[in-house]
Amino acid sequence: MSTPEENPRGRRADAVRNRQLALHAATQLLAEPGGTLTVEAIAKKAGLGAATVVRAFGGKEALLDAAVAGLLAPLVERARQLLEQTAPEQALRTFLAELIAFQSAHHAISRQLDGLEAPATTALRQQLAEAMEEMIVGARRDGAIRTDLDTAVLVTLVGRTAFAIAQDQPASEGIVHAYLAVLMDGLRPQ
Amino acid sequence: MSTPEENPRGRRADAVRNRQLALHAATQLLAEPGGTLTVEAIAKKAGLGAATVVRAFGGKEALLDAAVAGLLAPLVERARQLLEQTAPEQALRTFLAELIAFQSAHHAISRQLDGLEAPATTALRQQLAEAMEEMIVGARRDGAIRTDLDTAVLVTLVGRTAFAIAQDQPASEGIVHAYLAVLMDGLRPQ
DNA sequence: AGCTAACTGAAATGCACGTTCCAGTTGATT
DNA sequence: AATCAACTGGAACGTGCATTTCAGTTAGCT
Repeated sequence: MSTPEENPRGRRADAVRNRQLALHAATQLLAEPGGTLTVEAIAKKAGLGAATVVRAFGGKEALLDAAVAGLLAPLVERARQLLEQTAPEQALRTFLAELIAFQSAHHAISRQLDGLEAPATTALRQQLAEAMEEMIVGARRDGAIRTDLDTAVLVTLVGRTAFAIAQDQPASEGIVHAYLAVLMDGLRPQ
Repeated sequence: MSTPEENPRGRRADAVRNRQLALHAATQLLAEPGGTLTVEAIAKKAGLGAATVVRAFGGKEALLDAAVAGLLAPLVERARQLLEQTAPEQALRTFLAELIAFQSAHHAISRQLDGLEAPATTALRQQLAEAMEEMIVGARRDGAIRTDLDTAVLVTLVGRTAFAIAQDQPASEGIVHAYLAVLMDGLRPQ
């Protein structure tokens, strides 16, 4: 449906189907808190042999990269949508809440992305950072955000702390609300 | 010098010495960014065999627990000192800056503490949380902190975000300064 | 000094993985 | 229907790790 290299040419139909089964299984496991993200677990969930799962992507890393990228892409889309439809400050607040909810639901992601060679994921994270930077720049233009702190630093700050809040399992409404309140108030011109 | 169970009785002198060598080596490795925290690496650094290192503590987990606890204890001490000597709000701000510097210097700790059964460390983290709660409660009493958010939630919020900022490697002065500015301003009554 | 239980560390063991092999199966093409 | 390259998955393999074994060493006691 969306990934571009789904059927690179001359691939047999069963191979394509199995590739998607593996991807789907990996994606599901990313959402499970105690999920064992081993190749074997993924294969079992997909109803395939471990070898097939590995081969479909050329390695475990590539599979996880694809799975995470599949999850991240809609998030980037959403950020851009908010940028178009909403005032920057409100967009930032809304997006942060959704970002935390997302990370909280897929908290296995962070652990996996630690030392991973993941081109697709890295690119998407870059895009996410850029969207957040746009929000911050826009909000600052509206006078909603303090000007005594560097934009790039603020992007890092917001990204990292939002991530940290999502580590709370499950991210309770209380902590998310408190975070957004403290952060947004702290970001305002004093 | 400080750990209570250094020489539990009837232990041979070389065993006691080796135990401390292992602990010291593990502590050093905790501060190295790319440090391989394997038993073998610790043993090599200590100039011992791997078996000796493991046996001295009854397992790798216990060794890491002891090493991390040794690092955390002075931090708890410092928090209490600040509570006695400084006004709560200032104590909180100072302590957070030091906490971030500490975590940044020993960022291997977090990774190790993930799924670790670590009684000593857990107890110290609890004490750290209690000290921070005292700071927050005190600052609130002084009218320096908003009252519309639950104290326990604020402790979690502050702890998690401080931790997140320390993940920046190396934690630049810029981000630490921005974090403290945004956080402390956000915490103030609006 | 001599004795012995405590201690040591190189090597063996066990375990959890990801990856690769290969004999068998299956989709596609004629 | 026949052919065969693509594909499959159970089993073998390689790696990186913590832990245990055991023959040798040493601290501490007499």
